[in-house]
Amino acid sequence: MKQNWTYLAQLAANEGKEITLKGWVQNRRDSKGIVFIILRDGTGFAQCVVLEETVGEAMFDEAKRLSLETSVELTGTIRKDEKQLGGFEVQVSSLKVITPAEEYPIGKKEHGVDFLMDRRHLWLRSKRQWAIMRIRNEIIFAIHNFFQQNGFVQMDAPIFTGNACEGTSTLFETEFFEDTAYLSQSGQLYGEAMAMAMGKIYTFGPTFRAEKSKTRRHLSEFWMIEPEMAFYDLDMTMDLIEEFIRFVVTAVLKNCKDELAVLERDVTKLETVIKPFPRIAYKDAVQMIRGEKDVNGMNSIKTLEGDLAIVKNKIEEIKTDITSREEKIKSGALKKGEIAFNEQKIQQQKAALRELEEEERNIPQWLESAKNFVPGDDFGGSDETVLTRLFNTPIMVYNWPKAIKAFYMKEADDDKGYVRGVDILAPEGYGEIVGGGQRETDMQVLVDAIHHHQLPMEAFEWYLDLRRYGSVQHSGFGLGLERIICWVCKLPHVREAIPFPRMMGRLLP
RNA sequence: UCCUCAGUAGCUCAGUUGGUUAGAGCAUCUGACUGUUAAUCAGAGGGUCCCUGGUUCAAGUCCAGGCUGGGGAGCCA
Repeated sequence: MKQNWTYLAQLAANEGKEITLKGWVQNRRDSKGIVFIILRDGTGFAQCVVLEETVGEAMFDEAKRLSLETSVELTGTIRKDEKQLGGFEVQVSSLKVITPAEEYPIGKKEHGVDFLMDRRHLWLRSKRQWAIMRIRNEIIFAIHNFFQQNGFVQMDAPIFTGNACEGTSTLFETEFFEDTAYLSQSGQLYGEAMAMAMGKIYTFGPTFRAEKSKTRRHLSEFWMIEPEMAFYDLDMTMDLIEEFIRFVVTAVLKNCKDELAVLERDVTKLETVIKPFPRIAYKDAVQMIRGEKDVNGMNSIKTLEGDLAIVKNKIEEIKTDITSREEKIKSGALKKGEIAFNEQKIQQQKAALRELEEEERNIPQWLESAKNFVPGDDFGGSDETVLTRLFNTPIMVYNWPKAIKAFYMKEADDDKGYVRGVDILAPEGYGEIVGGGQRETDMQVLVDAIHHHQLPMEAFEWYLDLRRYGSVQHSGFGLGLERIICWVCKLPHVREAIPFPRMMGRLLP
């Protein structure tokens, strides 16, 4: 392939040289005789400086009138400049418009979620989305790397499935010739079959859930990775999960420094993954949530009460700040610029206030829910937050009550009524990112479980074959890709973790 | 399904107890400025106040119903 231009990612390697770049005008500022173009080409961003005395009047006028998102080709010399994101800027010697852009709908100021979601195809061009999508790519690559390096075989599970494996309420129904088919909500059972053929496998594919959930953690279509390992027990699986998460996060920390900087992610929070992940039995976790058991001198109830006090203080501080700014504006002693500055601050403070007030309403409910947690119940979103608040690494909660977990989970030999499942909970309120465990191997126990869960036996005949022909101990886990992206990037909502989110009321673009 | 908040200019938002011609910043256009980082400064244009009905001399503002969206619960990765 003959390529006659350079990518912005290669600026450092070409310092001092004259190169040609192709890209889009992300932003433009001008002053007399000088125009600054922020060029984006997908690999990075760079400020390109156009001087009238260098390029001449005609080309300068064209540069001055460039509309946002116009595609351009320009030639210039690379110069070091510590102030820039990549550390370099380009002194432009000539510039050519490829195609001018109409007035670009996404402005430089803040926008509402609905407006941006309607323009997701353009929103993806913005710096923040660029950073997220690059980190998504890095995570996907790291996941494949990890499994490939460890002898796993990638497999694709079917997306059309003929049976609803864990109840029909959360499945999308569709036509499959004369039959009804459901869109896959998990490839696990197929993964188990493949593990009996290949030893260690992992699936990597889309998953569909028809839950009518409207929260920051849910998508109708998301990507899931489901490894399955023959001969593994729960402890080996927990070792593997820990190593896996450490590998993925470390890869992002190493290869996505610019992206994390764009997101203003506090990387020290991610660096803690090098520490061992605490492994907590469900029974102990319940005591921690209820405040009956301290963790490293921290008590869940007291910590939460402390958090509430902090939130209340912050609310008061912000209210005082807003009032004093409003009074300053009313007093008439400020210049126009100062008024604009204060009004902008007030808007920011009000947005912060809305979030804090939401927390102020939530925390007392979390406290109630934590104090009154009934042993045997599944964790709610707030219980996960309460528990993970006591740690600064991901934690693993294992041995869950049998009643709340899927039929294929293996009961613990030394802990009747509890199954060898594990949930990995991410810190900073992100909750469950991985769920897995050891599978039941005994034919009869499995048949009884299928009856007990009132599932259609005929749909599981093929699955029971896996126990008929050389059944072995095996385990696996499932990882929600967008959830881990969310945590690594510290996103407020999963919808930013996938290029084109599909969720209730959102099918376009 | 339930709880809760919101819908005003292209965008983000103000709009006091119901009261004259509905405002600001950004964006757009015109002009100024040779180092800007969401540049700044001066000026101009830009409105179906989500929809329907009601109360009233008078509704962006109050009431009822609906639509759309945000956040949360349940459910889940």
